[in-house]
Amino acid sequence: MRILKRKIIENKEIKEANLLDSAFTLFTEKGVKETSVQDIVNKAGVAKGTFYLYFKDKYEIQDYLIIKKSKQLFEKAITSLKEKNIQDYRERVIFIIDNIIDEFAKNKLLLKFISKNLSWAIYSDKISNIIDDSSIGLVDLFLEDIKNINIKIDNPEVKLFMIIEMTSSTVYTSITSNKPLPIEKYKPILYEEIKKILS
Amino acid sequence: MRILKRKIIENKEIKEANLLDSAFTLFTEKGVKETSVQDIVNKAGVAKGTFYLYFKDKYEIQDYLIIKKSKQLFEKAITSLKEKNIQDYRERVIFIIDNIIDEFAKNKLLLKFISKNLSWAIYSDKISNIIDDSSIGLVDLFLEDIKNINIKIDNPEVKLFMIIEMTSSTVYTSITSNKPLPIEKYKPILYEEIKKILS
Amino acid sequence: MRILKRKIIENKEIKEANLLDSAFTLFTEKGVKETSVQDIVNKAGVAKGTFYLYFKDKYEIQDYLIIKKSKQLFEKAITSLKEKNIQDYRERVIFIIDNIIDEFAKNKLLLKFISKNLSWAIYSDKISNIIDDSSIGLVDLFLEDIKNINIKIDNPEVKLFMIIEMTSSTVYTSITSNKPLPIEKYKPILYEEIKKILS
Amino acid sequence: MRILKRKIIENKEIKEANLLDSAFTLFTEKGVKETSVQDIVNKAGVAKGTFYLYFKDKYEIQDYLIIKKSKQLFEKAITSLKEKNIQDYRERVIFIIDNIIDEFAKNKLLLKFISKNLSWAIYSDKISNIIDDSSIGLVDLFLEDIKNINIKIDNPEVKLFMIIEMTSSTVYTSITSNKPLPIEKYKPILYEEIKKILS
DNA sequence: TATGAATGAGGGTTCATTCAT
DNA sequence: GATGAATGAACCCTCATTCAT
Repeated sequence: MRILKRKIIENKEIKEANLLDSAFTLFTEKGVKETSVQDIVNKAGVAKGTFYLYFKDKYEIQDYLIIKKSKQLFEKAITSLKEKNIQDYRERVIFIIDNIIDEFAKNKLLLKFISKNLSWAIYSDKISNIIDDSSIGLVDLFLEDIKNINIKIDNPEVKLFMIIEMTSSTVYTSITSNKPLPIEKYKPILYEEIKKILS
Repeated sequence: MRILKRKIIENKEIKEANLLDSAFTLFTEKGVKETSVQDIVNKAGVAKGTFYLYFKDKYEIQDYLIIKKSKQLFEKAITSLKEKNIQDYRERVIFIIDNIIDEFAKNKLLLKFISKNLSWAIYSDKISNIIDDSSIGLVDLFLEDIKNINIKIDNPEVKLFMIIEMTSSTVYTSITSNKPLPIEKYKPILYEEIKKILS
Repeated sequence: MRILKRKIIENKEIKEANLLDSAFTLFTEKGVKETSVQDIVNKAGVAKGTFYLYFKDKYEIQDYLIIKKSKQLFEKAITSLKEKNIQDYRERVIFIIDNIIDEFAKNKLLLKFISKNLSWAIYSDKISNIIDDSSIGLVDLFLEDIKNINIKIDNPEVKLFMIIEMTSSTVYTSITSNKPLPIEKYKPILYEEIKKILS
Repeated sequence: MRILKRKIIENKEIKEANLLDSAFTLFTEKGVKETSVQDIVNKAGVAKGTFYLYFKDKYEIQDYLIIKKSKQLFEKAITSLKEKNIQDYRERVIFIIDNIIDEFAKNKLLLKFISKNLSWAIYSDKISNIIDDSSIGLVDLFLEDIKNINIKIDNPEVKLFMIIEMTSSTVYTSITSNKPLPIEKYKPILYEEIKKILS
């Protein structure tokens, strides 16, 4: 009996994951507005009504996905960071940002889907509700770094927020339209300014 | 005859202005997506078909409005600047930004409508097509300022772009949700960083 | 469960028949062009969107109806033919035509709706797709008749086509405007010519 | 003064001819339904309102054109006939029909525009109202031929009507879709039947 | 749970026609 | 006569959401 229930629960999770995957593929391929609920359920192989058993509407699934994908990006970057042995806290921040920019440069569809909402994803209150989360994010990592050094930085959280906003909006334009500079030329300028902010 | 024609042309301009005003009011009150062409023409007191004599679709009127309103903001700020006698080029940039932020703080609906598209409005190629423009913008003003001083700045255009992006995205969050700080507390920190970038 | 499903399917068929009936009534009463999809769904008592679950557009329902009604006409005539004992293949063709002409004379709205498309309905490739059909049509009946007699006719199919076209276009004018003669006076002349063609 | 008035009248005629030419070109290029009044006036280089000074609506101009073009076809064929010296009245009818079929085969757009309305154009009461006409048509020519020979034909007008209807509907299908036979193979069969009808 | 038929408001757009100029 | 801006009904169609099964 308990096994049957577990199966049902697993089945539910599979269906939900299925819907999320389908939605993500379609959102990045054709855009959120251009993707209908019908498209999503077709791809997922479930009935239209089923969608509404799992999500309130199309935008709930979008929010969920933005947060999930953003988190994955940071997690991957932080994992890479731990393999290196970078001491300087500024270099550590830049390493993570560089890592994520490279990911975006490789996957422009992901960039288009997330970028404009990156900081929202990081700071959203929804994050805890939606995703069962135990991993450390960029913000916590940075604040801990700051605590561990002697240099005093005013308003470290605000500074980090500024860095994230500036980075995500300018990098978006740089990657998608090479303006004001192509990403590889823009990077050194960006990192220079980040260092200034963190000094 | 010529007078009659003039009347017709004036009439057309009045109607166009009417549609733009109505659209702007509705866009800021309920959002672009939630506003239908029907809503706009109802408010403007014209027939639905008339809308399509002036604009291709809802999004053309949106673009037009974003650019127009952005331009007005900068013009007002630049006019104010000219009344003061600020010499330092960094202070001049900050004066303009401060001016615009205050405007946004007073008019949050305008902020919501424009902010996310501010840099697009500034750099859009559409600007010249849509709006008959003879006035100077922030970019030109800044570049001229730079030319007139001896200090050499690397990539001034890129720096300005970074400032605009960082400002508009962080200020948006600050004004609409007081995060990471309320706008009055955030301002000095922001201006400090802008000065660093311009040094 | 199976019974429930059957109910749904029956329900669907009722709704489709409902839409077809409503469309047919409106098409014959006011004409196809003057009938809107809105009119059809109003009469059928379903929502607009429902229409598009069953038909691609107004013209698909029109095609469907023309073929369906034409087929019914021929079927009825052929059924009558079988009750008689007419041996001569020419008389058999004329019997069917006469039968259909009488039907048209009684129902001028049907005539207006179908007549101009009668041969299209007979020869259309769509016939097999749209209507699940096992009954024999005029063409097959005639060709079989021809096979069963010794007299050799050149190009029997072409001759039949000529008869159908000549009949439907002249009968249309005769019934709707009594030109060049009222239908009862025209019939003998027409049948005389048909016999000549078939000899 | 009188000269000025004539100029105005000529101007009107030029404008009307202009509208007719434009409409005919568009009707045959894209079809009547697909041609808007706007299209016609654009091509004619006049204002939309001007159209309604000359024609009640799009369908009046269509009727006018069908009749005009049909008349031209018959006139041309009859002129050709007069250059030959064909004595047999049946051959004379067939000569004219052959002439017109060839014209249609060369100009399929014209065929599509006229064919379905050929007999309407011949017998329409509108003909005298719309077109100032002094020339002889097929009907009159044929009836005169009949009078001049000794052989008695029953209902000659009816027979001619049948020939025209049968010809125009079958030829249309033959030329546009090679069914039931390509036009060159179909012609001899058709002419054989016409001869039978006229005997 | 899961289904998918049904809904119906709303989308953008076209266009014949009118009428003030 | 000539204009063309304005009208607004009608067009077809989409789609998020509901609900009986």
